[in-house]
Amino acid sequence: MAVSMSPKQKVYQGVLLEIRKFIESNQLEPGDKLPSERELSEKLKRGRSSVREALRAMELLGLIETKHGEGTFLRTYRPYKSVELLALFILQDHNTREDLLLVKQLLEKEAAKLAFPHLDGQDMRELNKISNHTMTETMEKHREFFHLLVKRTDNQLLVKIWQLLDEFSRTIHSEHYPMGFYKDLMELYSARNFAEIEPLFEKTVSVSTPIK
Amino acid sequence: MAVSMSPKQKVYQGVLLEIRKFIESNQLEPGDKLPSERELSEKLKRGRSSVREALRAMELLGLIETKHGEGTFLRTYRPYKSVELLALFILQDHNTREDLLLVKQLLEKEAAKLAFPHLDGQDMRELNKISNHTMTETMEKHREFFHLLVKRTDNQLLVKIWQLLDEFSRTIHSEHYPMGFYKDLMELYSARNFAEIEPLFEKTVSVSTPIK
DNA sequence: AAGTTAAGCGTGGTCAGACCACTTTTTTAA
DNA sequence: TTAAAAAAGTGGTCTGACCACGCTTAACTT
Repeated sequence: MAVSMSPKQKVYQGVLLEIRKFIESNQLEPGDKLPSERELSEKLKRGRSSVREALRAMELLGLIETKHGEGTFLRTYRPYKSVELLALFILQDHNTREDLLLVKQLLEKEAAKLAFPHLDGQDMRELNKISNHTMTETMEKHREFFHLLVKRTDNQLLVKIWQLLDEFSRTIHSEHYPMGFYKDLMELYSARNFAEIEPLFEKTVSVSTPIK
Repeated sequence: MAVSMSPKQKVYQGVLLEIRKFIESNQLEPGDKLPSERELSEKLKRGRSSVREALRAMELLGLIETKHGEGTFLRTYRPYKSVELLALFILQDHNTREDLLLVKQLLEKEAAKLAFPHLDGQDMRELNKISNHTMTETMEKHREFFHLLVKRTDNQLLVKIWQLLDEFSRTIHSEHYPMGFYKDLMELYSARNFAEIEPLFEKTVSVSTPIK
C-alpha cells in the first residue's frame, strides 16, 4: 500500500486547468468568447457535465459570464458572486475569521510601507480627502483608503489577494482601525517618515504582536 | 415587455437555497452528513446533475467536503479552496513573477515574527537542523525552513497562501536568501530578540525597501 | 471460535444522449 | 424589399447507465 497517494483529482478540476491553458495560449481577454460547452467537451474528451461543473466553478468565482443562447464569455474578475453566496451560509467559524483578519491586516501594513515611495501629490490629496471624510460606514472609509494604498504598491498580485480577502471580510463584522489612525499615517507620509510606519501599525492593531 | 425581469435564476442556485434551508431546519453542524445526491435529487425534485452543480459550488467555497464512497459532509468554512482556484487564473500573467516573489517574501517575514511566540524547544532543534544541513538544493532548504515556520504561526490561511505562492515560485527563478541568513535568524530566536527580526529581513532581502 | 477474505450495498464520479429555452442567422413567403 | 418563419447554435436540465471507492456483512479458512 502506497504511503500517501495524492488524492485523485476530479475531472472538473482537470478541465479547469485545460481551460486556463486555453485562455493563456489563445491570449483571450475579458469580453472574448470561450468555445461552446459541446465543443470543449469534444476537444477535451470529457463529458459535458464535467465541463459544466468546471464552468460553474468559474462562473461562481466571477471569471466568466454565461449567456443563455449566446455563449460563455470571459470577464474582468469580480469576486462578488462568491461572496454573495457565502453570505447565505453564515457559518462563521471563529478561527477562520481571526485568520482572515490577521492576514488582511498584515497585508495592509506592508502595503502601507510599499506604497510609500510611490505616492505623489495627487495621491496624498486623495488619501487626505478620504481620511477626513465623515462617513456613516467606517468600514467603507477603511476600504477606500486602503484600496488606493494597495494599488499604489504597484504589485498586482498584492492587489488581487487583498481584494479577495477584503471581499470575504465584508461578510463578517470586522474591527476597523481607530478613527485617528488614518491621519496619523498621513502625517508620517507627509513627513517622509518611513521608519515609523511599522511601529504605528504594531501599536494600533493586533498584527505581529510580540511575545505576551 | 417587462422593464427588468430578474434574470431567471438557474436551478442549481435554487438548490443551493434549498440545501441551506435544510441545514438550518435540521440544525446540521460541521462534520454532519448531508443526504446523498440521489436522495436530494428526489426530495427536491431536481435532476441529479443540477444537485451536483450546487454541491460543486459549495465544495468550491469550502462549505462542504465530499468523500468518494462515503458521502457529503458539512465542514467549517474555509476560503482556501477559492483562493487556490483564483490564484490559478490570476498568476498566469508573466508580469506577476516579481510580484509573486515580493509577496512571498513579505509573508515569510511576517511569518517569522508571528511564529516567534510559538516556537518550543523541539521546533528550535528542528530549525537548527535544517539550517545546518548542507543541501545541494538551497531552494529545498529554504522551503523546509519556512514551511515549519509558517506552520507555527498557527494561521491556517497564511499557511495555505504561502504554500500556494511557494508552489508557483518553484517554476521560476530561485532568488533565495543568503546562506548565513537562517543562522542569523536562529540566533535572534535563541536570544528572544523579537525586535531585530524585522530589521534582519529588511537588511537581507528586497522586501519593504525604503525610499531610495 | 477467531481471524481473514470476499461479496454486496450505498455513495460520489463520470458519461452519453435527449430535450427544452433562448438568441442569432438564414431561409422563405408576401 | 421586407416581414415572418424556419433552422442552427448555444446554454439549461433531466434521465439512466456505469464506474470507483469505502464500509458492512456474510462466507470462508484455519
